[in-house]
Amino acid sequence: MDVRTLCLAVLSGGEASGYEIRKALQEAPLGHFQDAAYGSIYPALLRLSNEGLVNGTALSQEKRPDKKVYSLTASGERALRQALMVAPGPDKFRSDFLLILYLADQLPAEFIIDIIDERMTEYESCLADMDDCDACLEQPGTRFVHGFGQAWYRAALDYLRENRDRFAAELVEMKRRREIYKESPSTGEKAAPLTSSVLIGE
Amino acid sequence: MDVRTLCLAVLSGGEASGYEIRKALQEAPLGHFQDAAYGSIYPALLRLSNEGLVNGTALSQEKRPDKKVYSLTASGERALRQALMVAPGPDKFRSDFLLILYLADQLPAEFIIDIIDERMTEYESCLADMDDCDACLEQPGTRFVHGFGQAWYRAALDYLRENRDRFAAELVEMKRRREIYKESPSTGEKAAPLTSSVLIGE
DNA sequence: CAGTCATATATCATTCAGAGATATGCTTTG
DNA sequence: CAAAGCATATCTCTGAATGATATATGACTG
Repeated sequence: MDVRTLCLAVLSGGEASGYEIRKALQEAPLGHFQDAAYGSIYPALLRLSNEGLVNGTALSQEKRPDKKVYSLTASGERALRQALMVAPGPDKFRSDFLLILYLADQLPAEFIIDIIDERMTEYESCLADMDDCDACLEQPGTRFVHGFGQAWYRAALDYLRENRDRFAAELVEMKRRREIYKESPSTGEKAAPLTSSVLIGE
Repeated sequence: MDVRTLCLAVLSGGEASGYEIRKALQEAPLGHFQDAAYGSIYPALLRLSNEGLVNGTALSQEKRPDKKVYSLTASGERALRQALMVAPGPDKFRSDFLLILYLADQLPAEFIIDIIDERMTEYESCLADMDDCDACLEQPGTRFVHGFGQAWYRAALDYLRENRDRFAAELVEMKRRREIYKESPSTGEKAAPLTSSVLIGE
């Protein structure tokens, strides 16, 4: 979703400054499936303001830097609804973690186990945080999305827990076999790459 | 992961052209958690070639446009290992689908149900495709990642199946209550926004 | 008392995704 | 049989987005 629509979406929950919009898009629950950087938010708010979709008012604060608080206009609400009423494209999921695991046989087994354990800890604390999120349960929509996230993280954690040990054993076993293969130079050739042509079928 | 490393990762599975790298990053299994566009791949390959991390050889084909086939060099293999041997950052997940559901009470209930049903169908066919992927089971790494993806999609599908009807009922109920609220102008004021200040706590 | 963190806005370089230009052969459809 | 669309193949361009940086202030910490 483009940053302008994201700003409108956050503002539909109440007025906010650019800084607060960024925070809302980083923290739970929105932060789990959307994000935007300052470099996108501030220009987006300026443009939205010029187009009359939001109202911005400067607010001078004591003990804090001044801020510009934006709020949705009627036409902003319409624009938001219009942007949301389109069949959503596929979810985008990017994981360096899975890329590393995918190529695990080219890397030290200890490193692989380490990052799996680390990831399990992260999922655990993430699930713990989600249990505490009361605000997520107020409306049907937030409740549904919250439950979806919990099911999602829970499944990932369970999979890692249930398969970690077997995977580790397989990796060590594979390394061992490769060592043996190297030590018997009967073929006279360099060991064929074990990651043959799985990815690219010619 | 930056596009240059992605190219190296694909090439570690065998030589490939820019077009084939793009395909590998779109199709299963890599496509489920990584992606890159032509606009990034071709410049990346040029730079990798200049740096000596890959070798490119023009290959004129019969019955097809010419292609440039790239293969990893020894220093390219080293660079790949080095790039992968860093603790991976958090996964990035972006979902317009969940954003729409999150703001579901601002949208027509039928639309919401439609996109949920659509998404369930997509997950089903995706899971069916994954069952057929034999190449994914060859090495420990690919097998582990494949199983992870299956668990992930399975959990999402199950959640949608189990909660769809209740969510639909809640949305309709909420709409009904809001209608009643509108029809009794006893307060004399405009209905307070139902999405109060959940997102941004002042 | 220096250093770091949180609040707050804004800009800038780089990077990237998506779309399109270009060319060709194969397959499907009218 | 012809037209249309699809798969192969490379590459460029544009607009959008990220990540880093600049600037300013007060609060907290070692």
